[in-house]
Amino acid sequence: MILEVRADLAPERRERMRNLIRKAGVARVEDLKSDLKVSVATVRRDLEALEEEGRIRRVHGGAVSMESRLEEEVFDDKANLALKEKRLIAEEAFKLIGTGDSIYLDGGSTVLELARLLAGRTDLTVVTNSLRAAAELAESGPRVILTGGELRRLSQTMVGPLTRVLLGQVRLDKAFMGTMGLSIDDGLTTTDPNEAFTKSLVQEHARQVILLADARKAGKISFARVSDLESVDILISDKNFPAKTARALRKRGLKVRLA
Amino acid sequence: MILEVRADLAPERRERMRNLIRKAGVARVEDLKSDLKVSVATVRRDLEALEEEGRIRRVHGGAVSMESRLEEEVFDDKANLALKEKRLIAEEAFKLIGTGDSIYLDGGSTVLELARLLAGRTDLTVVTNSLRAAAELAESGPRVILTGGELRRLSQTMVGPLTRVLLGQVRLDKAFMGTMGLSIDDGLTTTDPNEAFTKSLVQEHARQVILLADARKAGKISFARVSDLESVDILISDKNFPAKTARALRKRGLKVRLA
DNA sequence: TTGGTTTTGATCGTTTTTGATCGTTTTTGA
DNA sequence: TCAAAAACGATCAAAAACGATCAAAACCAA
Repeated sequence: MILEVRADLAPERRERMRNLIRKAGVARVEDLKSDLKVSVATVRRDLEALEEEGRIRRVHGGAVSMESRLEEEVFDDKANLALKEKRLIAEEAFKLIGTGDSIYLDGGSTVLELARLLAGRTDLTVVTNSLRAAAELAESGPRVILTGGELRRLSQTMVGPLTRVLLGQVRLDKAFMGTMGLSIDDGLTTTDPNEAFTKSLVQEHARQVILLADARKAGKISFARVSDLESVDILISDKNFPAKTARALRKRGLKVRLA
Repeated sequence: MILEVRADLAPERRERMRNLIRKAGVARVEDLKSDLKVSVATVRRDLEALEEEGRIRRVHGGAVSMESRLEEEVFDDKANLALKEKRLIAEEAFKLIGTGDSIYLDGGSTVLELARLLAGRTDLTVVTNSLRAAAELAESGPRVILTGGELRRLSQTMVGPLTRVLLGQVRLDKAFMGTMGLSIDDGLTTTDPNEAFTKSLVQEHARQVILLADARKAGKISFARVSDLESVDILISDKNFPAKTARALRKRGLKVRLA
């Protein structure tokens, strides 16, 4: 029997296996076999060990991770709806960030795309109320400060009056905000009053407020009012944004950029 | 037998070995052999010595560093082997929770097991600084309030002075705490000073402090001091907990339960 | 130098890990 | 519902790693 030179230590290999399963959520035995370059027998033994540790759960054909990830974007249609536009908007927003900036990341899928771009920026301080954004930066990257507050399940954000106290303690150079609705007459609106309260609080604190909103948000009005349009400094949207609305916004002093 | 001129003294070689393992995180015996130009027997003897010093942990085929990953459970499968005990401890702790209680969940894998049991309890309010506990309860279950603060990557918890403000605003019936070390003389200790600060703050605020610690933690002393043993009301551990230590704790007024 | 101690490397029987085989169980799809 | 296919677990043999032991080499003090 010819055994190959062992490439790595058993704990090291299990760690890699663990990460593979955690990142993908699930993994098949055959995939792990070829990824880790070991036999199925070894994969099974490792899976057994990881299950014993409670990190995964074995299922026929492979294993699923027990280490819950905050983000389940895969099944989230809303996030994928205008993904391309959101990426472009995020990239445009990224350009505004300077070295050493202290920035705020709001909840919402567009801002989440921006968070993904920040994984390598160790020079920044990121304040956020979004668990998903935090999860995105949890491995490495900028200094992350979470606002605290009550967890709102739908948006996976921390909201409410408890947030206020912490926000008073930090400096925010730039706040990158999302929104549900953007209307000339009604300003920024969102679904939940607590969420709205937190957003408005942030906008008061930040030196510069940058709104990331794809074109579909234009003209929409949601339930809870966040703020006037005047409290926004820069709006970043995509090419589909209605020109008429853009003009009206510029007239009110907002800078509008269409990525 | 021909031995080469010894290139370096034994302590110097061990120092180099230590650094090699620390830098890579892991190292194979064969690699160390060729790197240090000594026989495998010597490598093994050195590894044995370094393990005795607690700097590394030997595994089949090589060794894993214990230094940069400071005894935390990142690479440490041995610590997580106690999953069964942790589950039992968590179940015991679960019994202490009354209807409508407002409880605090600390970081750490044992407390995380408790969090998993709370998914159905919509009557509770859970305050936590642990992102993993929050993720566990993110789908459904109790009202969740996060403390906020700076994200500590290794433990995935929010720590530091910013936490203080929010803790002052909530009532905590019971705080379920984890720990790295539990010693009669040195009390509760953990690796990170910020983490220790947050823990002690919580313990001051909570009406009742319940410590969840598997037997492994008994007698261990870590870097940063959290509090005296006296600030703990109830300790829940497993059957392997040293009887002598349990007696000493009871003498000091703690209730000790072994699941 | 010399004699004694410590350190090192080689040898060898034992243990651990790994991969292949094979009968059994589970899943899939007609 | 039944049969083929896939996945599984148990078992065994090969290979690598291990620990104990012993002798040679290096070291050290007189």
